[in-house]
Amino acid sequence: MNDCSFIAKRGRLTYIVRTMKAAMKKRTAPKEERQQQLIQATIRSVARNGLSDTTMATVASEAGLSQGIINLHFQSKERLLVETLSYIADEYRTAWEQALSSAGDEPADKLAALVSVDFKKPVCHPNKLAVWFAFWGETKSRPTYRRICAMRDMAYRKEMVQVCHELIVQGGYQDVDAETVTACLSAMTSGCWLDLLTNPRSMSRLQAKRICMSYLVTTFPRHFAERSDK
Amino acid sequence: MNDCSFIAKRGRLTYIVRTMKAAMKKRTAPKEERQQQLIQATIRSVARNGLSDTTMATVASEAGLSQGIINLHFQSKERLLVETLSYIADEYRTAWEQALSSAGDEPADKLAALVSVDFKKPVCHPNKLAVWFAFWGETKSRPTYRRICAMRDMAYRKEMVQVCHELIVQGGYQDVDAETVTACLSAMTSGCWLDLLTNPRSMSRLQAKRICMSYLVTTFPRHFAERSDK
Amino acid sequence: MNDCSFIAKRGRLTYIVRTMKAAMKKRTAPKEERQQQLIQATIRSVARNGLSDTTMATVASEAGLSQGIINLHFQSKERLLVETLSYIADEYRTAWEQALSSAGDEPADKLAALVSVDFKKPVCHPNKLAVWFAFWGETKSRPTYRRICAMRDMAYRKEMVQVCHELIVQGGYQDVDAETVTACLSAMTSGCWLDLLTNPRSMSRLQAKRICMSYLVTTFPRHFAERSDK
Amino acid sequence: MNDCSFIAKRGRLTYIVRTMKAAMKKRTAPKEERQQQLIQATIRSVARNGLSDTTMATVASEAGLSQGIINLHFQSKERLLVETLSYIADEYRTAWEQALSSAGDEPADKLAALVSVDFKKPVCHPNKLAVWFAFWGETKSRPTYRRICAMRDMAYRKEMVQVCHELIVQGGYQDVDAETVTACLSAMTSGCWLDLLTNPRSMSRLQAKRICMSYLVTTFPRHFAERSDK
DNA sequence: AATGAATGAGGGTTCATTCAT
DNA sequence: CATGAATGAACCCTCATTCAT
Repeated sequence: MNDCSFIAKRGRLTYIVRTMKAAMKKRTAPKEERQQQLIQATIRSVARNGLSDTTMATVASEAGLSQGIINLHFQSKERLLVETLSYIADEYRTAWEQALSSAGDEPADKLAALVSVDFKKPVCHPNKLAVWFAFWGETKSRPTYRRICAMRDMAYRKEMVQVCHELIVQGGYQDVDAETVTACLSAMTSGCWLDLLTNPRSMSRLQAKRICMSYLVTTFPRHFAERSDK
Repeated sequence: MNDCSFIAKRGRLTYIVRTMKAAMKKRTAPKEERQQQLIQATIRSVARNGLSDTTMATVASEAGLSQGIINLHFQSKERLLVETLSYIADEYRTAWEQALSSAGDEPADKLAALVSVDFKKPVCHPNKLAVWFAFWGETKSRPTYRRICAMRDMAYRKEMVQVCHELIVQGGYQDVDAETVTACLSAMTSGCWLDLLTNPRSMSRLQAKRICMSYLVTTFPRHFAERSDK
Repeated sequence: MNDCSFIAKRGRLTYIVRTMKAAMKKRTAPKEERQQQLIQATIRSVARNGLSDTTMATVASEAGLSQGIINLHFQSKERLLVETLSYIADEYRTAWEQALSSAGDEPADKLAALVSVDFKKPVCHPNKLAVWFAFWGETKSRPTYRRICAMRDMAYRKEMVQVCHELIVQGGYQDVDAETVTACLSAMTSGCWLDLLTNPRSMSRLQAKRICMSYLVTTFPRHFAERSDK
Repeated sequence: MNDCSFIAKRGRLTYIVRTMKAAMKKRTAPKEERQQQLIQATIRSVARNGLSDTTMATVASEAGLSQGIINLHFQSKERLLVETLSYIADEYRTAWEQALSSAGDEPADKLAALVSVDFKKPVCHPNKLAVWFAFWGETKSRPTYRRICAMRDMAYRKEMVQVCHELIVQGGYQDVDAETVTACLSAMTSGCWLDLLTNPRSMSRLQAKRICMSYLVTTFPRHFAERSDK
């Protein structure tokens, strides 16, 4: 009986100790966790300082870790940056794939979902936008960056063309071209992102979405006319 | 006495020599010309190497001049960059102002001219796009850059809103909103620029313009329907 | 009660497992053996990478062990290096002492044995030469290294002077000075080592020995004339 | 008259000013001069701190110049080191070539000159020896160093073989082999250098030379017997 | 006893800026 | 005006050492 109480107490103690340790910041962490932590710190640093003022030191300090840690986990600064870009590209892809799969079967709903996800939080966080543009800015001189960006783009567009095509067939929009709509829409998206980045005062995520939706309204009037919501 | 005459002669000689040297290099407004030369070199360097790999050395060598020259004319690297950004912003503004003034009085023509100029050479040269994105990439952490970009944008949009408004009134497009169209159109422009930058293979200036024009066709059908040209 | 027996069993099991693991790696004197292992790894690493590119990591990996192991056994890198130098100095001494003791009583034989051992495998292995020269190279700035080297030298020379003296007396080489011969001979030895190190292609251990023996032939003709062998 | 005194004063002043400037260490110097200065500083630093503790900082401070100067003139530390090794190799070669050319035509004199120069100041300065051994110590892992050392060696030996051959022919030393003598002699030289490096207390340049000369006495008795001098 | 993640001082190198020429 | 040698702060990276496990 007292054994039980002891165990109970012991369990409680263990719990407390574990909590304390966690609070003291684990000195050692699973490899992948540390890498994630550093990628997140990189995103914050790029957003805060810009890519050209992001140094090993700013990232490490943003992560609350020591100088050498990045080379320990990523070998070089360049690899950290590539990994960071890859991370947000993956995140982006995952986001619209999920949005798509939970949008139902109606092509119009799918299209709306695709546009929607571009202006929702995880993907459209100011920091993420800053990172995208930071890398786009170096794209011309860094084939590696370009490749990653291009891949993200291609997958996204391919899907959107598909969805547009379905919608065109279904809705009988004979004189609308799926490729063109996709080009317009994805250009508008990144254009709006630029606005969100440079004029955060006069542009909000909601407004940005409305702008893109307005395009859908004019293009597919019978499917988007009344829905100004969401 | 003869001493004096000698000195006079000597001063004269020095002057002549100096003048000849100057003539061999340039003739007028040396100061501003040099600055222009350096700004052009900066544009090329940013396009070639990226902003973070653009150093005083890369710019100087791109200009075929010596190390210290930039500090001599711009005091600091930061100022050179700001001047460069200002330069392409001014160039951009001048370009659409000219386009507008030679477009005639028809609002539709003016709008077409505005879109057109965004995808014509001086403004839409690959190097210029690279520079724009390079600076946009640093925008979040550099208020100065943001301010310059924002001003360029505002003037352009103000004008476009005006033109759209005229067109709406003239064409009786009651359910079209000038602000929204402007937002769509200018977002599409920068979005297409991004494509030109990152996928130069699969996107051309001509295509980009067509994409934007397609938007005008759907939005103002009675004014842009038949003109797929130019 | 059964709890206790379980714990006992468990303790026993742990012990067995641990013992088995130990047995799979080593059996006795773990401490000294580990140190030896690390010293051997150091020798290989210095030979392969040079002293200035020998790091705790190269040594540990050469030993097939983990990072922290060296500090565990040697406290510091400096101590590892000193122990390594001491080790090859000891090995050297042991080698010629053994050679001497198995050479018989004839001074000429002893002298030949001393020369011989300098060019035989354990002592004259390429790796060992590399290590000697690596440390000699740092000798001027590291009194500790110098001291160890000097001691090795002194003992060796003292013995050789002794042997030479015997030979001079025995052979009646009145105009030969034991000290000088020793100086010549030991200089030639290290000089030949240098050649073995830097021109391994054009110099072999056998040649090196012949060169040194040729000196003995000219110096002590009546004792070394006919023996070109071994 | 007062003019004269003025001129005198002025001359004096000029002199003082020039001296002061020189004392303030010329900010700018001919390229080759700076490189020489840095090579000399490297030699001192390697001698003082050893090769593995010679850093850009120790060299720069030894030269009384700033951190960045070495990369300005040598691009990298590695190149500075190679250049330094090349320098002392060249110096060595020049030294014995000069010694040879001022030694007259007698082979014995030439041989004596060759041995002599190895133990005279510019070449046999403690710092130079330290540098030689520092590089020899890294020879096994650095092909570049090895190549430079090997070339120095080859030229020297080739010459010595030649001289020995002349002497053998001239003196009728039929049973002496030029190659062997050269091998012995040059081994003894570097062996003595090692002694000078590690036991500066018990070995002097003069003694070292005597040791080598003693070898010549035994090998070429009819030419070197009486000359213990120089 | 052994591991290997983490640290942080210090290494080589770059580069904006200064300044004598 | 223009040059380019020189500076030195700050960068990225390495590595001896520590320490929780």
